[in-house]
Amino acid sequence: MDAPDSPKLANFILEEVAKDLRTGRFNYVRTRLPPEPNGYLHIGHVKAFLIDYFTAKEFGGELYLRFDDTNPAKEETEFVEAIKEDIQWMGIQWVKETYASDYFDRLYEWAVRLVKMGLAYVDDQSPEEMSASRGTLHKAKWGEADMALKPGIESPYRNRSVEENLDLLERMKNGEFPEGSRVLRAKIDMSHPNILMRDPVMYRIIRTAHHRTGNKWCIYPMYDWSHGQNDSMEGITHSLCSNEYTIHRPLYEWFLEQLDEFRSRQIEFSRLNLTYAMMSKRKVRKLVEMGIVRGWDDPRLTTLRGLRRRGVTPEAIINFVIQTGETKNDSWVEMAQLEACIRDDLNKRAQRRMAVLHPLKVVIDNYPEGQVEWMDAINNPEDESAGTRKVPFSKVIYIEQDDFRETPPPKYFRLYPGNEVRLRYAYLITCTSVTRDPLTGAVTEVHCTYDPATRGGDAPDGRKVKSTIHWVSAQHAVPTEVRLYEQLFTTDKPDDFEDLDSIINPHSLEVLTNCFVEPSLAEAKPGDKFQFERTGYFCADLDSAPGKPVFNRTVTLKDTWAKIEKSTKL
RNA sequence: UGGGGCGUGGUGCAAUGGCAGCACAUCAGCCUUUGGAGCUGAGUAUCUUGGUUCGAAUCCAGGCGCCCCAGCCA
Repeated sequence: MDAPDSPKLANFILEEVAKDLRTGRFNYVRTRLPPEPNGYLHIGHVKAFLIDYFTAKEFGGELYLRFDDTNPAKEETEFVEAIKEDIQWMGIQWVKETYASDYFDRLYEWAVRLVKMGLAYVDDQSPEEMSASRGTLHKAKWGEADMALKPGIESPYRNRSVEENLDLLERMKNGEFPEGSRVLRAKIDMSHPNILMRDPVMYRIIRTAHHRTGNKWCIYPMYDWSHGQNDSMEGITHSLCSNEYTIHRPLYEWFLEQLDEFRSRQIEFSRLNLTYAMMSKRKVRKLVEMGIVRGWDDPRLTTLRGLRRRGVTPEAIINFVIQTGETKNDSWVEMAQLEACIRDDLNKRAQRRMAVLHPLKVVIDNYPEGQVEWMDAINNPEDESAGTRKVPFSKVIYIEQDDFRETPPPKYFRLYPGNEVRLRYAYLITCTSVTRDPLTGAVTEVHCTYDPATRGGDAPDGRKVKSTIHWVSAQHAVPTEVRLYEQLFTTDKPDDFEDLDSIINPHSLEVLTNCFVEPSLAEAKPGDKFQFERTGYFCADLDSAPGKPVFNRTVTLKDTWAKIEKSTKL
């Protein structure tokens, strides 16, 4: 697999890392990519991963993949494999795969050191008691003492002897106490203005089998007691994370300072917010469980698997991430920007084909019965090396219903009675009459005549036609199913809503079962990407079978006519 | 309001004391055997007030707004 090239990027993280190298704080660069194996990756994670990857790469450094598996109640091996597969698909390469659980023994030793230093203690308070004694964030309410904030209250167990703490911690580890009965806490400052410094929990008792360490452990480290220590143990120089961890940095640094261990540096950046995308793992899970989408790889989802199935390439995603840049600003990137990157990428790589999604039968009255001509068609005007192919033409063809109007609206250039259009790569045809359903009066067939002198689409007399439309020969047409997607949500910020039913776009999936595509598409394999001329980019779905392809619409082409029609109607 | 973070066109990102620029989006035009692609142009921005300076998006001071934190989640 090709690794994405380091693009020419510049951002504040790179500047900080360069500075660290210049000042000698570090003499190499190592970053880590820290997924928690409790769900599938989405495009927001990818942004974070790409930052880790490119930052290391920019300085000739290395990237570790470290699974943050500190909570056995939530994590599973299944997700480990899925995450690795997704990261590999993106082309992100790591030099070493590790797990937070690899360091449980050493981390425990470090905890014992802290206890011996008098900097950690076992607390017997209940979760409720601890919560109540943590103090408050805001100024005390009216009527109460006029103090800046309510400090926390020290635990009655805070001043146990080192010996007692050591004994209790050992017994917590050995499983002598029930889940939730005790924790190990760092002894810092219960009146610290940063609430994370008010004696944070380091270990809690969880009696659940871990996906890697089984039943060996009865205590598991909290994020704050695991992540930074693991960074240090691995010699990670730069621990890049999202802004919400900024407030954790003092604690991150406190632990390493007290332990006098290698000091990794945490740098925060803002995470990606994408309009019309659901980024919350919990809510995506809900969509799957409620059956609103067909699974974690539903093409309407911005999970990596969803995007992949939809037909989006890693390159498009990478370009998108680079385009949107890195800052600490809270920001909302428009979905249109992602779509633009997808079009830009697919325009260069996708071969063109003709496909009729909403078929209308056209009979070319003066074309010889039974005759078939194989027309030359260009595979990709953006890429000469893609070559050409032959497309069969015959007396009866299908065109798009939208490409015919009995009474044309203003500025409509396509087929209508008396008008001449070009059939792409074939002939100029003129509409002469229509056949109707005797009951409904609906047009069932359009009759045309063709000009035999215009084979290939050029008129010898130089006359111009304003429109070129696509078509498929009826006798050669391959029937297919096509799935059209729109935004899954009716709101641009779906994460703000808890009642998912109320924000689902009922038209987010439209299944077309009566489509016809040219014969070269019959054997399309899952993942094959095409541009259906004038319609959009499409990708053969996993559900495709030989001779029976199914296509997902990745993204539409820009539709200028739709815009004109809309504006003239208004 | 205790602590922390962040404020540049509609959106995202640049400009690191010296002509506020790029991409997406929007609008207009050119071109076109995809009403695709491409090309050209237009409109719209430095949160605010004051200060320093020949000169401020940038430095200083005050104000305003938005976001994050009171899990034995990560």
